[in-house]
Amino acid sequence: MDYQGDLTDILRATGGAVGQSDVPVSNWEFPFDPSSAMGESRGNLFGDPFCNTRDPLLHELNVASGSSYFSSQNSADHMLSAAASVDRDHTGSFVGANRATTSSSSNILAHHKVFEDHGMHKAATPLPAPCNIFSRIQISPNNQTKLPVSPCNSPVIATGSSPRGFKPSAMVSSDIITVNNSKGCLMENTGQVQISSPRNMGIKRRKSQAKKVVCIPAPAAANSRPGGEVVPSDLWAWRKYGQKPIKGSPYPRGYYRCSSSKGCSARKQVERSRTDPNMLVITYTSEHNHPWPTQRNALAGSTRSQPLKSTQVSKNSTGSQSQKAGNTKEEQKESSNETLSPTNIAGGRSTVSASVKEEFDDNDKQMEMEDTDFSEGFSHSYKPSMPDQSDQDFFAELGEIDADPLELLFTHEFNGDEQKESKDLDPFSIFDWSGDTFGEAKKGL
DNA sequence: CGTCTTTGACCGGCGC
DNA sequence: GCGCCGGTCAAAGACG
Repeated sequence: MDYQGDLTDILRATGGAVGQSDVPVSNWEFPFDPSSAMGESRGNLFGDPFCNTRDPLLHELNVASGSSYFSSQNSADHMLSAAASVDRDHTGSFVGANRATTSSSSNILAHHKVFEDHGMHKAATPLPAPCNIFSRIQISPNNQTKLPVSPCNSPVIATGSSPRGFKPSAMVSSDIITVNNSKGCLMENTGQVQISSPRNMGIKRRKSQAKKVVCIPAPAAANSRPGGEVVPSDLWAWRKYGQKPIKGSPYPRGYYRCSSSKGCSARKQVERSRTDPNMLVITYTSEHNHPWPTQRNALAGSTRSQPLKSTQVSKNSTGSQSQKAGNTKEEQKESSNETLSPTNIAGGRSTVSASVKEEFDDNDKQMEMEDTDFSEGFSHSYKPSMPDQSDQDFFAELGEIDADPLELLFTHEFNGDEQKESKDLDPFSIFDWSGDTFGEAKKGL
């Protein structure tokens, strides 16, 4: 398919992604609880089913989860500004605002400068101090709000809920987050995110489903990679089960489901923003009903990306099918991994802006989630492995897992000057996570 | 052997 | 009722 080619190109393309999106957000709540741990606060704040899971991606973005980061004061005004710098700083980004305390935060802070270069700053609206540094987001409960995001590509995460009775598409559209990068580009999330509905489940399923939309710039690093292959991977294993061209968009949408656990219903859709190819829009649906895999993934295919990379060239010249497969695979991998992995976020030469939106078809559900009734669903299941702990603990774990992906990233990035030349295309070898780096880190576990 | 990607077909929702 | 569209299934082939 041609689409693949597009995606691939995009991924490879460097770019600071910038995008603009007009995302109406409704019912945004940012009960900020500085005292609460990052993960916890997230959950509480947004009732984000994913928070508990501590999805790597979310973390990054997040990260803010804390996001919360969106400063509460702003929310009061119906405007939220949040700066989340994904890159190495993602954690740090929140510092100004409501940074959750994390052990890693200190590390991160050191890297702020990264963002400074990004000129962010084309934000149309005045932002709170914290925001100044990173991304800026404006969220208005009503619709049509624009969220200026730091050009830096800092990830911005926003979660919202939509009123009951909204159709998925409607909901989405109503809850829109606009992000624009420093370049002033707006990424439109016109994209209507629709909740995937299994054939059997139909609407019923939709109702209780929560979805999270994440917009991140396509990792520049990935783009810069020579082969465009190495991609950082997140802790979850995703298996692609479909790809469809989307009307109105030149880019196909990929459908992934969690393969870390057989019974896991977590799914995600990855597509490029039709308005800004540099932006990836990832929609998460359902929750993981299992803890993070301690091992990156026992799945055989999880490690394929590496081999493919090396072999891709040869394949391209040879088999049509192989070639096709190779390209797509690469692309797929990248898209999926990029979206989730912190590394990816950091990837864009350092920064990535992302916006995350969580939506509920059913207010009740939302309330349920917000009330911390996590007894159901994966939130609960996660607890054992991801006990509520301070961010520290969390990071500690991450540290083990990722070896501090951030650290790696940072290290690479900042130390990368030297490597830069040699690794022109892959400034951060980190993208090889799927391979050794990641595995090694994991072994520590 | 197990898992992954690819891809055409199928199904259900929605608008006209 | 029909057609469009999006989401998912499942077979085939590939990879480690």
